[in-house]
Amino acid sequence: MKPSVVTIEPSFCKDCSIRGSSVCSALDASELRQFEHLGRRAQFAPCETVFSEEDIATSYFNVLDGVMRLYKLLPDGRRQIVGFALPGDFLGMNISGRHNFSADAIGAVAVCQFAKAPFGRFIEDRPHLLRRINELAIRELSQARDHMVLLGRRSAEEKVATFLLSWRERLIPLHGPSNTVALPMSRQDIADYLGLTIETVSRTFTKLERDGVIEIIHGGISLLDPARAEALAAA
Amino acid sequence: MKPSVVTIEPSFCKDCSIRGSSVCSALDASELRQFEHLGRRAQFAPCETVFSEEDIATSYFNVLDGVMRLYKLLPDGRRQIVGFALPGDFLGMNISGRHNFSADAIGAVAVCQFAKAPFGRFIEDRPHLLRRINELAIRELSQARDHMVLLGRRSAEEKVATFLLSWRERLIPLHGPSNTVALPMSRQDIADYLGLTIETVSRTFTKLERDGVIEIIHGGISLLDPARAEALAAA
DNA sequence: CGTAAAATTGATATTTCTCAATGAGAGTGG
DNA sequence: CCACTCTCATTGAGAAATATCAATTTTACG
Repeated sequence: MKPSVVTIEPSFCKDCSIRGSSVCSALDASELRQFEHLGRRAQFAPCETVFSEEDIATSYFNVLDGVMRLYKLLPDGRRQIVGFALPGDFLGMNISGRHNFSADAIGAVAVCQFAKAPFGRFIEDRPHLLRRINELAIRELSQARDHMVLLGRRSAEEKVATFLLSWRERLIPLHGPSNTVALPMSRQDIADYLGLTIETVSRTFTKLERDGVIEIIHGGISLLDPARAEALAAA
Repeated sequence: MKPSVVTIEPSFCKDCSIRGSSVCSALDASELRQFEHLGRRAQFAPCETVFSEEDIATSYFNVLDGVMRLYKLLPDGRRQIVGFALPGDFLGMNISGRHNFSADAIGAVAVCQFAKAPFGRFIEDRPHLLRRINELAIRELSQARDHMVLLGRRSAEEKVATFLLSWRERLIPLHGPSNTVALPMSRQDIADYLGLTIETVSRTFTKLERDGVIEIIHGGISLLDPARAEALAAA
């Protein structure tokens, strides 16, 4: 793995794939042209770290392409993945001046990176942008609370079924609705997201397949019986 | 339990105990006088529900006094407490227009309640207030992520030790620093917060007491060996 | 093709849960 | 004031879920 923070030649917000989502959706055409000068594109290679917990947060990031894992480590190495970031997700909000989790590229990732200070100045007199950022924070908070319920109160099978369904849901804006669900993250990542071990995740996948709920395919799963999966997830 | 949403005679923000915290800290004296007319005080009896998940969110709440449990229920009744609210905490932010968790008073609770629409208009042209609200949301998000790590990756003993220490920390602004930690919530509440059963919480308390880390006292615990508790929590 | 990493499977251990009984404290009515 | 009762907390014994350890198998990659 080479150090590969490659800056791509500046491109245009108006052509950006995530223009309609993320923070950018709050900006009108003229603002977008100014905004363009704030961000620079960067690429990250698979498994490369984009930022680490406790690092001074000098940038905000808009994910343009690829998937990232967001995680926290305990001193003894146990890992909890607190979320996966997809195109359109906005990262780097904090109050301490430091990131409160680490972020790795899972596959190749492209981001739009904003230096903290100029971005802060840009927001300053644009309350609609601030409102948009607030909206994103509150949405994440709601997701975080849902995930607490999953981690604290659900069985392994419920966790996996819930994960597969909500991951499918998250992929809809990217790939359209489909019962074929791509899983770019490893089994270990899934385990660390669900508060399980890799073995339990693997066994649960196998069980769901035996029961005809899913089919395990290369790089993901196929949802054979969505209704049954929903039932397992709801319980 | 009588229906007891008692509206207290309007009082003054300048005399308010939480004036310096919560959202109010963003307001100057003149704004505070206007703000005064937006909120009305309300009291809730022990165990009374302040709002329920999926209710239309018509108000924001500033906790003035008392402790609330914030929780989500699964269809089969399993409960996950997603947080406890203390004086200064601000509740009711959402994007769907509905609350995404339920909130009960644990003991008697006093709140300052703001109707959604006028509060929204008040924020409209006060970006510094919006910034403050954003700050609170981001702080909560960070706490939520910490709690995910606890729920997903820590043992029962670590969970309890971590809870006691962080609860002590939260009480400092209210009671000052102390090794005597009041626990107004029930063991069941603690269990539902930590993703454990009441029996496991009880056993863990007893173990910590046997080990000389804490002493169980009426309505709380006394932290006898903070250093050992920290060690258990960190691991 | 050969090697390394990732995923699966099996056997066993451990933690935490479940079910059941007991104990302690708070409030009530005789 | 004291027994009574209710709720909450604690304790114990056994069961269940998930983790751990170890061995294959499969997949990815040079």
